[in-house]
Amino acid sequence: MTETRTRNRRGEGARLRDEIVAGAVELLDESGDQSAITLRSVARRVGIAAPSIYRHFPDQPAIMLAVVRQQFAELEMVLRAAVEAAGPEAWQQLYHLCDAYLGFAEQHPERYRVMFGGLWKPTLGESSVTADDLATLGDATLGLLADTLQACVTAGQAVSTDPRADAVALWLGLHGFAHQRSVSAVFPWPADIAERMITALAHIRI
Amino acid sequence: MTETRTRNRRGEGARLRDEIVAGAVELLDESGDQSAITLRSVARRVGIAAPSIYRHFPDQPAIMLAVVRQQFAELEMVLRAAVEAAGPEAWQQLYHLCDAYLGFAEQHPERYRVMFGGLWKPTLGESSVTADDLATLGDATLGLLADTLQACVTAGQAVSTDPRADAVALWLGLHGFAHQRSVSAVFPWPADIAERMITALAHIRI
DNA sequence: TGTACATCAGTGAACGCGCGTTCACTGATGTAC
DNA sequence: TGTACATCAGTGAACGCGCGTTCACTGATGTAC
Repeated sequence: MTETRTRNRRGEGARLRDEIVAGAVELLDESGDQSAITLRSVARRVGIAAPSIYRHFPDQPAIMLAVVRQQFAELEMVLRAAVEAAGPEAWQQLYHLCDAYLGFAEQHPERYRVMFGGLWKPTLGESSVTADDLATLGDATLGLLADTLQACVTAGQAVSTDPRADAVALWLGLHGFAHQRSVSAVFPWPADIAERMITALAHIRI
Repeated sequence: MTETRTRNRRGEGARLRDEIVAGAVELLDESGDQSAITLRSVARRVGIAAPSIYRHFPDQPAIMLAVVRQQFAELEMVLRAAVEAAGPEAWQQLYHLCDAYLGFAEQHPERYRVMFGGLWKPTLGESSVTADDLATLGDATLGLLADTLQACVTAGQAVSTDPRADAVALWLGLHGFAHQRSVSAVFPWPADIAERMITALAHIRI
């Protein structure tokens, strides 16, 4: 990738932005470590001079934010596809959704850690990234889960006096599993751990 | 803390080791960011020259490992104390234990993130820290939880066909909540979220 | 009791490195006349 | 149709910084004789 690069034509300079984000994700996947995403390392990977990045991002944290945003969009797509690919019953959709969530985290542990690790919070005051940028990131995911669980309750396949709260509890459970697995490969997972957690937290009755 | 420091007497040089770890924890608490713990920043905080650290730690990751080890020991103490302070019923002990776990994470979010964030895995090959050093860190915590849940089952206060697996599921749920709260203050937690998760995952029947 | 000496705790200066960011610039390309 | 020019995409050199680590050292202190 350090090969010769032909510069973008006039008016298409914005393409480089996508290349920068893609390069950052590659570095993350390869190293498993968010600290591998530096402004200079990304520039090297993409094959441009370091200052060229400033045409597209105000500072280094802005690159991280773009990476995380892109990954949340990707996750949302994966989850929507999973719900649509599931059987007609609400409980089937819920299990499919949860499986897809856990699958994403298993396939991309580095990305999952960066998305949910809260790694770049403390720099808030000093960078172009604001608290608002971060606050809403996972909303779509949680919303999808809440809707699907609500459908299960409506269909009489799950019991809940407070589906919204149970959706949060279910997500937190999924997150605990997904996160711990993204961090430690050696943990002694029971084989049915995912189903065990989902059934309990969603109060499935089928 | 940058004041004058009287050097330790002969034979008591090992004291500095504790000061170094304590200084590192202070820096972590104040900054909320593990990257604030550098060899040089710790030396500055403790009031010694940077090279002095090498008498006590082979390299920088070794300081992090010492911090994490100390915090896991601290957590274990807190949890044991909670079980002992609880009422006589097994289910009371379980709720107390879980509350103490969540309380530790809430009071020390930065420490919790460093303990469980898996932040310094990738450096493994290059530092003095080995995989073995990391693998067993949380075992005592999980063991305590498993024993307490088993007691609930034995007492007929929880139902489980596989208490060991349910203990893992319960811990993962607690971890998901503890971790997410350590990362994001703005998340819309339902008020009873902890009890909701514990009751569901431990299959409490009282 | 006095003193030489080994040991121990900690230092000061220096190294090379990669980082984020700035600055003035270059050269291709589309557009207005 | 030809050409001057503004715009755009990207560069090269340089900056100051904090980092981890090395090296040879200093000076206090306990101990052996």
